[in-house]
Amino acid sequence: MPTIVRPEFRPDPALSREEMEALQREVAGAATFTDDLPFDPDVVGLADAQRSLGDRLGADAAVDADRPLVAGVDQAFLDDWAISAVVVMRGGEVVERTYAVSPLDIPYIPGLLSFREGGPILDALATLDSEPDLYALDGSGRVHFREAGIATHMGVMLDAPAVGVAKSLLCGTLTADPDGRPQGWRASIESNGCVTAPEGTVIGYAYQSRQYENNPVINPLYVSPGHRVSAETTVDLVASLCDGYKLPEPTRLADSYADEVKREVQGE
DNA sequence: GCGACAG
DNA sequence: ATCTTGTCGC
Repeated sequence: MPTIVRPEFRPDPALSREEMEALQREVAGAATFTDDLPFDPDVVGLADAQRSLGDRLGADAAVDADRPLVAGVDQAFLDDWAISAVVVMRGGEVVERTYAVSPLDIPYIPGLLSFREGGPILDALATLDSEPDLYALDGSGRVHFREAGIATHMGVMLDAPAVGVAKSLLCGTLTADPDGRPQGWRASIESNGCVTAPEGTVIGYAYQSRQYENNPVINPLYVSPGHRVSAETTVDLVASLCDGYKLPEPTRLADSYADEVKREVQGE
């Protein structure tokens, strides 16, 4: 099971809004937005069996075992309960998946998402056997008013590399219009007046992970560093984790697993 | 005061 | 996030 290296940052719903924001500033202060990965970011993608023959021939057979364990985390909600699912993958294969059902204490407040969902996520991670090398969280990381989105908060608590994958933009300025871009397109997101980072700092990327030739138009993903990873590597990692769908595989599978568990919980 | 706001 | 069927197309 993953070790909580910084338990003092555990989201406490009893804190006042001001105290939550103060804690986020501490979390941001402990975060690292540069590459500090204990693995090769170029080998997180698909398993050998799913790659082209050319790629396989050029690959070192030992590479497979060295691949990082990537954990995708996502949640489904039912009344005041959160169903947090975690799917751990190595290459293109699922290694483990778990979930937890936890009570929700505070409502959703933009900027304070990790205080609503962080505890439930930690509950699910506590049921894990493996120790992921990288976490993909649903939501923002550095693209946050105080540079402490849920990916940063969780990453810092675990002191593990973490990336945030959001479906809409919380704050920051897009350096290009994202509408109708082709698959693979990316553009940086810079900090502006509502983000604590110096104006103009690249705090994330808009990334078009999926696009059809014509309509319907698919919106891009908004990815940002959570902890121990740069904005550039964050997009590269997300790009190699996407496999024909809009979301990274670990996230997509965690998403459907959470829904599956939710249906079971409903029927009881 | 006004606007904007992950899931 | 959630409430929700079928349907058009790669």
